Amino acid sequence: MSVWDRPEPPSRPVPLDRERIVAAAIALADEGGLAAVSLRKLAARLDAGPMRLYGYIATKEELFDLMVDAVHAEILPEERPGDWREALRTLAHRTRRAALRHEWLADLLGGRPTLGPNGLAVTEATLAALDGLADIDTAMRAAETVSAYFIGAIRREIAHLRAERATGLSERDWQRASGPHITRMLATGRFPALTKAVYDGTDVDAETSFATGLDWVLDAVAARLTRPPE
Amino acid sequence: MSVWDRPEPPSRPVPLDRERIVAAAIALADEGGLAAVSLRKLAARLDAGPMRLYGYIATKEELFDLMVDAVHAEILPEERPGDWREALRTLAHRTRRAALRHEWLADLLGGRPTLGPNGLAVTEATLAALDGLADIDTAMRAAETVSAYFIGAIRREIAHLRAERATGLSERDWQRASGPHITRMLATGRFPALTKAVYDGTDVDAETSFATGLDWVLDAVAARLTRPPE
DNA sequence: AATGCAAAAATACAGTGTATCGATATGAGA
DNA sequence: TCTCATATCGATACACTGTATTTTTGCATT
Repeated sequence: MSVWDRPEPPSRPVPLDRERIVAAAIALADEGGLAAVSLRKLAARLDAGPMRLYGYIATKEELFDLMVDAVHAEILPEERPGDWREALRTLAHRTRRAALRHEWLADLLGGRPTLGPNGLAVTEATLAALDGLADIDTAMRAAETVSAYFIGAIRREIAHLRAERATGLSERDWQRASGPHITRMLATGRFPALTKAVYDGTDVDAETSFATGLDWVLDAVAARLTRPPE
Repeated sequence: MSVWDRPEPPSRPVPLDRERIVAAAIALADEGGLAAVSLRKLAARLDAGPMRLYGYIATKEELFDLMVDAVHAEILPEERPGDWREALRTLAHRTRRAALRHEWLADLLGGRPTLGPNGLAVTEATLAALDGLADIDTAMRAAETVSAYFIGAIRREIAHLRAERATGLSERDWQRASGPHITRMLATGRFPALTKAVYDGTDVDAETSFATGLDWVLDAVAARLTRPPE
């Protein structure tokens, strides 16, 4: 054995911290979905044994929480936008785009309360945007309603997107996308309104549809913000 | 050995079908959450070997789809209610109540397109309620917006409920619920609006909050239904 | 240089979804 | 009624999971 092919010395333990761990976990999830995040694979990426991670995170669920919080840092806009409506719209769209970058986010969104610093900062930004425009209770209701909408909308969109991808790229919405199954179902005549919608509906791109629904919800919120602040 | 303690004869294979399997899976999930649904445990409940299930379902994901579709049968109301608003409200509330009966539903809601017969029937009922009140595209947008709202709202509510349960029953919303962590965070002064909301906000019960947000969204929908049908 | 200690690695365990293969029971044909 | 083919079911197996426990290691201090 020459000096050239001397085996790598056993790599000195790389210093670890939550940030590095979470970043690696996010990378893993981006590549292969949440299911690809196993503590063994994650540790391997960090040149560590699996058990080493337990010095930094207590459980896998906690790791997921940290991942979500890390993405919330991407969601938070750098400068505060003009009016409340713009602020809320921006937050919603940024969340959506984050979910398109990190599809696994859709699996976690709304699944657990977001109590990390960045998650709280997003909530803070939402409530701050509404501050002074209505009493606190109305503001909270508004924040919750808007975020309920975009959590649901994002989950639906990602679910849809995955289904399309799984059945092979299908241009038309999902009639022939989901294969003969759907068409057969519709052919039974038990779903007339749905059938009409599928065949006669214009399919708009996901972003527009998201934005439209969001605008409706924001309109609804606007209608309650007329009351003066307490 | 007397006739009395003769061992049970090897139980003849109980006839199986998807319905029985799904019912057992739902029972299991109701008791211990989605995580408690393993093919081994499920098979054991049905006096069968694990592999036997694969004659009826292709994969565990498919089992989950079937479970969701079965619950959609509970969601579908028996008689069609009066106007569109009542119809949509009823569907939302029935979905919520189903999720309170079957908390695991919150984990699955919106996670995959609902293409089963009962899921389709629910979509059909939604669209049918809007039929004739607007053009198809508006109706679809309305249906999607409303269901996005309640999917998100239900997920948040269940997540919140679980968090409360985990930290021990805490009456006050989540300030001291999440233990010292939250209070410490709020004490940093980095979240003034949030702090005010937590301390000065009235905490309303979950059902009311769900209903209120839903009404806002329904108002927004109503504002778009003025246009005559195509 | 020896010793104590903290940190990391190895091992272990109980469980998972699912592929493969061997036994077995059932129905058909002779 | 007996034999054989076939479909069904169970057992076994595999690669992996999250995590508890035990063993080894390397470093700092005496």
